Amino acid sequence: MELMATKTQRGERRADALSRERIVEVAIEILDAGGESALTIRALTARLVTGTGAIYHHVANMNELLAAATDDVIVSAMTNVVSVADPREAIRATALAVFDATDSHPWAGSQLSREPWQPAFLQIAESLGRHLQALGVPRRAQFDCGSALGNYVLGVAGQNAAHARLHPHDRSAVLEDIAARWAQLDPDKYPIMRQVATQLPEHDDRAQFLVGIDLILAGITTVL
Amino acid sequence: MELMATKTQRGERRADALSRERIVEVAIEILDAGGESALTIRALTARLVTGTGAIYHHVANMNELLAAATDDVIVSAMTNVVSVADPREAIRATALAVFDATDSHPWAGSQLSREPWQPAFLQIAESLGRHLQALGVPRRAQFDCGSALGNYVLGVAGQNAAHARLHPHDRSAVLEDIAARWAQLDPDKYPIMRQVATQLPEHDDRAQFLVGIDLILAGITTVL
DNA sequence: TCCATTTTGGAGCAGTGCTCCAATCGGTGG
DNA sequence: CCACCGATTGGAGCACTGCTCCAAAATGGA
Repeated sequence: MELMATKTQRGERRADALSRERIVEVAIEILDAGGESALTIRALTARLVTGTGAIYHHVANMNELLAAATDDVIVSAMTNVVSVADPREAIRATALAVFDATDSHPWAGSQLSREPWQPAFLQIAESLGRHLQALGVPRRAQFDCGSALGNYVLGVAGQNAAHARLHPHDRSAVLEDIAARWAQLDPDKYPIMRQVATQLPEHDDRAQFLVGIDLILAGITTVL
Repeated sequence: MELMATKTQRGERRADALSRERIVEVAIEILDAGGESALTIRALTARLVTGTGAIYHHVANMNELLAAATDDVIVSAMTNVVSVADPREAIRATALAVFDATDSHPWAGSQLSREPWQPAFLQIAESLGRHLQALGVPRRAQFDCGSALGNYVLGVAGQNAAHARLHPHDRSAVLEDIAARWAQLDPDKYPIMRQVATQLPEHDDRAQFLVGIDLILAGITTVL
């Protein structure tokens, strides 16, 4: 019986053996299903059937795990970007890849804007910088232009995360919700927000994000 | 003795009586001194000499307290903005006020990008929108332009918070730290980040932030 | 003076990240 | 075949968190 158990156990172990990759994998599943607050070591130990010690043997701490998960998601999103010749189009594509990634994995957006020196952001910044160079931005201005683009992207990524925190699985509900709040503001103090509230429900986050990118690109063109 | 105690206590109570304002006030002190992680209800009960129940009688929960503290800091920063006629200059001034506020109170930057529907952000957005209108941006484009500016500002605010988290009280150390990390990157994978690393130590966050604003403003001008 | 209401302080609960350690496993040298 | 030893595992337990609940005290009006 022990031998059999060992045998079958081995077989199973092979399938879902504990490893850094496996842990990051189910961490992403948990995060996608329940958001940042759902990822606890207890939840991990329950999902993989094990104890806390086993997990901490493969992963230093919660922060590192979150960073690894974010890296995973972002890197895979970036590698799927089809390379185009036009630098402007390449920047749009890169930015959109980040947008889409942080839209379907809002926790990644949160982490991204929280610890921007980690590999995930490096990849993004390097890509943006490369295309800026190709665009002909003078060396002296590359840093400033890259910073502007990067900060904008990070800002929107954080926004996506905030929206998801408000309404975990209903994207359009977020806009309706915010529109309803803004519509009830004091007309004297917030005339513009009230006006914007009427445009909110029928607006497209993703398209607006791209408009912002184009705005910055237009600005960059003026300093060429 | 009881009477005396009551009397003196009354006098003292007047000075540091428990109230929502007083709680928010010391919350800000704690946040400024030790960052977001330092603000715990235990720390509050210790600082004001009281219990947890007393605090929760004035404040709904931790999130609301954080929001109130952020609101306080941002509103006071915004009201100190001197009004200028030129819309561009006004936008710069508003953005700079937010930058400076989230630079000296990084926790506010974090909260700002985390829950952007709260009064603090409304104030910012309304101000930016007003000046965009004054700039002559057509009604149809106001939302998009405001969104671009707002997201950029929120992105930088979050960045300020991240930097402070890395080195709580030494701003220049952050840049040196990040520069050191980037300098050790693989030259083949991250040529641009390595090049940027050399510019990092001698660069000015604040000035670069303004360049970003000007870049977006330049872009907006092209759609006028 | 009495009483209803507001305000207070703190014990206690459920949950968190993480450390620590005894038990077990798996491959290697004798 | 065994004995060993490092790598791996599971979980008890600690220090900490936000928050609830309630008995006590202070306050103010009739």
